[in-house]
Parts: sequence; C-alpha cells; structure tokens
Amino acid sequence: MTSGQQSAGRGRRRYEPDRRQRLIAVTLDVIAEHGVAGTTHRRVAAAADVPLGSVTYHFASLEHLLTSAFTHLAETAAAAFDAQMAAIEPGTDARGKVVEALLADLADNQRSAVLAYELYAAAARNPQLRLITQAWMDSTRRSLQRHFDPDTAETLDALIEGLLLHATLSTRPVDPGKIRASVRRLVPRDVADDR
Amino acid sequence: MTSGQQSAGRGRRRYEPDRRQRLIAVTLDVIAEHGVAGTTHRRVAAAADVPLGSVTYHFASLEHLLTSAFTHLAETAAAAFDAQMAAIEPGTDARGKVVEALLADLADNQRSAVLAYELYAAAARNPQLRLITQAWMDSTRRSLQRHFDPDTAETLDALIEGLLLHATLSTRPVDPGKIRASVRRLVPRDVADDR
DNA sequence: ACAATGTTTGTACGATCGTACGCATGGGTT
DNA sequence: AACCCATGCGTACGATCGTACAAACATTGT
Repeated sequence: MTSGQQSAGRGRRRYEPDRRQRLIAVTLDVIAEHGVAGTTHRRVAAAADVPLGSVTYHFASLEHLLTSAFTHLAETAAAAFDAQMAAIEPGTDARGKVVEALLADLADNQRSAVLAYELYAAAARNPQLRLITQAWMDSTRRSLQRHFDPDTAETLDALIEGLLLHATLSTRPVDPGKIRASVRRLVPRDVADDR
Repeated sequence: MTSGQQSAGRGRRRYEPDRRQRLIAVTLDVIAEHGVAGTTHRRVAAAADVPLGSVTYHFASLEHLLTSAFTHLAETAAAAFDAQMAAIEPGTDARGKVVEALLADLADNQRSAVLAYELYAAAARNPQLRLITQAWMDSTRRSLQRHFDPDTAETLDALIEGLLLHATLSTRPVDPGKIRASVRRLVPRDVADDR
C-alpha cells in the first residue's frame, strides 16, 4: 500500500536544478505520442519519472504546460532552420539546400511534423498559440530571405509547408525528385544573395 | 431530483430517423469549437440536444464517433472541391478559379480549416485516419487534374495547402494579390484541358 | 551554523470522463 | 391487431482527470 507513484526513483528525493526544462522536453514527447488530447499532468509526470506534484508545481495549469512546450518547440525549430539557412555558403545552390533540409525533416520519424500539426490545430483555436505560430512563420520567412527575395521567400515557404504536409500524411513513399522539381519550378533561377 | 440531462426536449421522446447523421454534423461543430481534445460524448449530446445514451448507442466508442465525423468531413469537402473544379468551363482561366475557391475557403469562418488541421494532427498518429486524409488528397489531386497535368496538379495542390495553412494561422490580413501571384508563378501558362 | 527560500513529494477531493446496462416506446412487418 | 426489435432514454460505476495543499527536504546566503 505504499502507492507507487513513480517507478525508478524509489521514493528517493532528487535534486534537479533544471527539471522544469526537462519537463518541457518530455511534454513534447508525450504530445507527439498521444496528441494534445492525450496529454495530461500524470502522463507527463510518468514519462519524466517525477511525481505528479512536481509537474503541477512548475506549471500552474495544463494550458500553461502546453503553451510552454509549444513555445519551446517553435523557438527550437525556428533556430534550427535558420542555422541551416545561415550555413549555406554564398554562391552555392540555395534551392538544393532547402530541398535537402526538407527531406531531412521527413527522414526524421515525423516527430517534428506531428508536433507541428498538433500546434497548428491548437493555434487555430487559441489566440495565444497563434502568436507562437505567427512568430515561427515570420522567422522561417526571414531565414529564407537570407537567400531569396521577399516574395520568393513567402511563396517558397508556403510550398515547402504544403509539400511537407502532404508527404507526412501520405502513406506512399516520397519521391525526392518530384520535390526537387517542384521547388525548381517555383524558383527557376537561383537568386543570388541579393539580400 | 429529476436530473436535467437535456434542456429543450423536456424528457419527451422524439422520433428522429436520421439522428445518427445529425450527430455526425454536430460532432464536427464540437470539434471545431473545442478540438478533438475537448470532444466528449456528453458535449456532443448536449450540442445535439439528445441524451447521452443516444450518442453511445449510435457510436459504440468515442473513436468511432470521431472517425465517422472525420470521414464525413473529408468526403464532403472533397466532393465540394470537385464540384467547384468541374464547374469551370473549358477555355476559362482555371488558375483564377482555383484562387477564387481558395479565397472563398478563407472567407469562411475558418471552420473548415480548423477541422482539417484537427484531422491532420489526428491522422499523423492514427493509421485509420491516415487513410481518410490519403483519399482526400487523392481526390483533390484528381479534381485539379481536370484542368492541369498531373505534375502541375500535384505541385499546385501542395502550394494551395501551404498558402491556406499560412493564411489561416496568420493574424495579418491576407493579400489576395499575393496569392494570385504565387499561383500564377507556379503555373505560368494556363494549361488547357489537355487531360 | 542556521534561518530563509524555493523544490520535492505524497495525498486528497470534487468533477468529468467512457462505457455498460435495463427499461420504455413506437414504427414497421406480418 | 399483435408482435418485434431498432431506437430512445435514464442511470450507474469505476477510472481518470485538474487542481489544491501540507509537510519534508536541499540549497543558498549570511
């Protein structure tokens, strides 16, 4: 009757200075696996191997937890994409690198895509989350503007989003050649670093 | 202590041959407002003004209810889009009509977009729902192939999806001119009904 | 060393959930 | 008319949820 709340910890008290940050990361794992609908304080606590009270201490409400997790997701993803774009050396084919980045995203276990769509669905109904997606989209566009003019960046951004979405939701294997052709079609000549 | 389960019905037994179909429609309303996470038997029952038992009778499980609703959504949307594409008379500018359809979708209260993203998020984790989105995407592509060659249809489909997504999640007003320009850019010459 | 302060942890409570089930009822079939 | 069974309806049960809270503890500053 000792009520096993966590498993590994054996009831031992643990000191963990940045547990809060780890809880955010674990929350994203839980969302990816169970969706926002299946994300609860208790499931996050179990996945992080901490007591329930620890989650409710760091995040006053469930909405606060979800918002924090999604914010972290957007900031991390935006920073990663910008780093990829920044790493493209002037003079090389930016279009090709963009396609490579897109395909690499797909090669992942779709975790990032699943998380993004959970965020999109939630943001479509929650103004606060809308701010997060807005900032993410703006950041992505700015990253693309490192190599493309503003109009091209905006359209290319939309095309990439659509290609990624369809690829993620398709059960058929993705043809990298078609993706490359689509991007080349939208951006005929490689625009130099005129920006 | 009469336990008010529904409000309007006043406990009166009602005869309603296609209540099942109505429940599906109401379920989509509930999903649009509260998300999959907030969709419960009881909320659907309340929104449809029927007793809880009626919902569980027509749909054995909550998953069954959600699947039925999403299937209806996909089929309805696919049929509506195909009807729009079929209505385009040969010789007219198909690109412009596609843009018009897209903008009309946006003019709606975003209900359809919200529902679609809820479906996408759920489908990214549920193989059965994936079949629904797959069929929807295939249908959309076939509709576009009424006026564009297969490769163009596929790319255009992705671009439309991305434009719609970004427009839905943006807090800034949408510029129809930019959308038109994006589509024209991807489909330079209007391809005749060569298909 | 010791108080102060922020974390950690276990537990409790009321609300809500999915689901099951038994009885009532009335339209369709014979 | 008599029956039947699909449908309508109310209620109950165990599980799980979000949240609150008080006591135990570790670290930090003095």
